[in-house]
Amino acid sequence: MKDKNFVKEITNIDDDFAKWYTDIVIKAGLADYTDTKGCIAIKPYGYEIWENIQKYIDNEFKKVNIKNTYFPLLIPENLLQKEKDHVKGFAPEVAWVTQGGEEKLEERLCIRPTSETIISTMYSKWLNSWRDLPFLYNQWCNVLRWEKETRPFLRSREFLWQEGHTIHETAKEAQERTLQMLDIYDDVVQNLLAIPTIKGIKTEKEKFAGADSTYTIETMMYDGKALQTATSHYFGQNFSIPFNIKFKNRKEEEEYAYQTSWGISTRLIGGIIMAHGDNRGLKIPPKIAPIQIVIVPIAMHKENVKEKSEELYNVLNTNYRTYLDTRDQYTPGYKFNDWEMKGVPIRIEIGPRDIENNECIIVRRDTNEKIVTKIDKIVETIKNTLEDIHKNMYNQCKKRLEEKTTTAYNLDEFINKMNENQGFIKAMWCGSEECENKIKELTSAKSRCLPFNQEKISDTCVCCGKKADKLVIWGRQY
RNA sequence: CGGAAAGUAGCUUAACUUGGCAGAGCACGUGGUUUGGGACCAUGAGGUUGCAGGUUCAAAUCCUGUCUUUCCGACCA
Repeated sequence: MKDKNFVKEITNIDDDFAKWYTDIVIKAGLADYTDTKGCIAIKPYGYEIWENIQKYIDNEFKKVNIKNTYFPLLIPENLLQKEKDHVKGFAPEVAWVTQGGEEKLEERLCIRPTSETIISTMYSKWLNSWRDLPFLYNQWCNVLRWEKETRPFLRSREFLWQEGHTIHETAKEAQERTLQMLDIYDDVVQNLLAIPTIKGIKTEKEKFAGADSTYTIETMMYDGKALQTATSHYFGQNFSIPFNIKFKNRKEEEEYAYQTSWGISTRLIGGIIMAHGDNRGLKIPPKIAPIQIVIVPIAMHKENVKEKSEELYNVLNTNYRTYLDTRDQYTPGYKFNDWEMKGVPIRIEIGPRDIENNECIIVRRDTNEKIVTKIDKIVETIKNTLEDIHKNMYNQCKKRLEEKTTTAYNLDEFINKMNENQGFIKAMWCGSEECENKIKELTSAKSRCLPFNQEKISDTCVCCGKKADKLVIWGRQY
């Protein structure tokens, strides 16, 4: 009897995590495959999650003076060529427009994989004096990267994101901004998505193409693999020199501006699925859930069930995103399973028995716990329960992160632990790219970051045994 | 881009080996009975078997090509 029916619809999470993931995306109604290879259609239920994330972040940006802008989808080829590392990094996955109507173009146009180049060009046009600085601009848009292998939300060719681009008078100011934006992302991931994070800086090998330094928010998914949820880059003058973004400084000299960029994408939705989901389906963190509370009336035609559930709906919907499921063609049992798969944090059951006692039943998606509640106490109970669900979801992930993070002191130990635990490994690193490459070859794990929270767990590199003073978090990644 | 597998109704699939009217379950429409963990009865609709070509009297079935999806690697957010 148990779970038989779930298995029928969703692959077991421990049998085949990848299949489970795509099952959830489709069956929970987040997105669907389209006739355009590698590109998904995001359905209302999925898009609403994105909108809720967007609303929150956009508001956070505005608090720190970021303005929204919009730049072209198409970028002339010569702009892309200006920063060497950048073009090298992105060239393999850029799509080109070569023809307009019947006419072949003299210069190819690239469909933006990211907008540093076109934005830098405009910045160079707009900047004259130190008095103009800083430029603190963001855009919400789509980008295209010609991925070979694609997965909904995690790696689609076209995806939605925001990309912030700032230029500053001094290196210090730009660096501070890079970290300030990273902190905003950290807050979003922890306090909105209920996923614990590791903040850190990428190694030279892993940093963004063209960046001076790349900072990252790393998270761990159900299967122990890493997902980079956000990045923030400090460019120094790497783009401002080739793109000629210069200004007259306070000493009346020409100086190139100091630049940053930072972004999060719809990949976060993939992160939510993989960080929180279980065999019943999706679990959406309360703060971004399109539906926070679903009310399922039982035996709707009886007595005054319909009226009472409508009353309840009206009370709750003023403060929470609430849905009253009056669908007549489904039994309550069907609806319970349906909403659990869709990950709604709280379900309220209300039927004749409850109404008689002036009660209803609150069911938590995270624990499946049923709480009998007096109807006049409902608002307070809901408030506390939603807060508790967020905390509990966060703690569940935190527990996993801690359990699946181990330490290694030599290469054999590293390999064994990576194969056994499928999680993160904390280990000292000498700083050489050869060691990163070797570890990757042997374990397919990469350096996630040098965490801000550095500890000295030994004096020697886990790979080569030479002197090492950097702690690195390693893991396999999405 | 390398390795593997799969495409038949919205979904899961049968028929393919050995060529001969493409069948079922779920989902869906309609009418009714139901409703506290995936209800039931009746009835109805739904197919260019991924696409293109070839072999054949005849192709879902055999052959060739192609596209797509999934999985494992490499690459990336």
